[in-house]
Amino acid sequence: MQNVTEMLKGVLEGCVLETIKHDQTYGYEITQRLREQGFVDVVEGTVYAILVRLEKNGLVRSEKKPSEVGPPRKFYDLTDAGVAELRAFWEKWDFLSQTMNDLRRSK
Amino acid sequence: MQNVTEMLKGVLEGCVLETIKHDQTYGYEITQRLREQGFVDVVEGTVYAILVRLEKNGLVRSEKKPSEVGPPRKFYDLTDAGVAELRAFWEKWDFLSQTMNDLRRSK
DNA sequence: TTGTGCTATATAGTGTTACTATGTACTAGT
DNA sequence: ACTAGTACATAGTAACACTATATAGCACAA
Repeated sequence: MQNVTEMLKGVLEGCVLETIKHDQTYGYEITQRLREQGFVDVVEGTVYAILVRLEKNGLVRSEKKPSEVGPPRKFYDLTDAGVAELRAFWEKWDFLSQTMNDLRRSK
Repeated sequence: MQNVTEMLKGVLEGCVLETIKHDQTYGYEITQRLREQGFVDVVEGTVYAILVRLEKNGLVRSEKKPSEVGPPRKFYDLTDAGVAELRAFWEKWDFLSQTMNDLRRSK
């Protein structure tokens, strides 16, 4: 699928939150998972920037743990605010989905 | 529905194309229709900016016609490139929809 | 010991987009 | 004159994903 970049705005952040909700994980792995899911063009730099923003906004908290195969990993969890934000995110997504569907099928 | 602004990026342009595809129309009316559809916060300025961009990129063409209730209207039609772009837009949207759905349901 | 490859985090700078705010102008009714 | 509805236009802003680049740990091979 070519260039969906613009459509990802406001969406990718929610995807990262959803991925963290599944289980405690770290930036590099989040990137891999998103790529497996279908967001094949997502790169580390993009995800790290989102994680910094999420932590700054109090939606996630991090914890550094050593790794046996490379440098230490920063594992992330959702905060209560993060859980609420994720719920709000899916509400917005559902609204958008529904509205787009209506538009497409109208007359 | 509160602030879906970021999610509209890359989406609103497609909505404008779709609206024009339905029938030849002009900026002010496009804005009204989008608001009726559910995009209640969309304002004229946003739509005009998109129309300028679309025309500059050769996706629409315009034609000025007098109005009986105000200043002249600029009516828009899709070009062949615009039709192709709209089709590509819906393909991207379907891909995104599907991928988001998968992500949401994958443990 | 040098090099390559994979793992892992970080960030400065860029381009695209929707939004804000504001201005202009035509018509009709009071 | 004044107001309200219609109609177009654009300079400036904020938010976001992306590009490019840097650093660093580990393992294995040349």
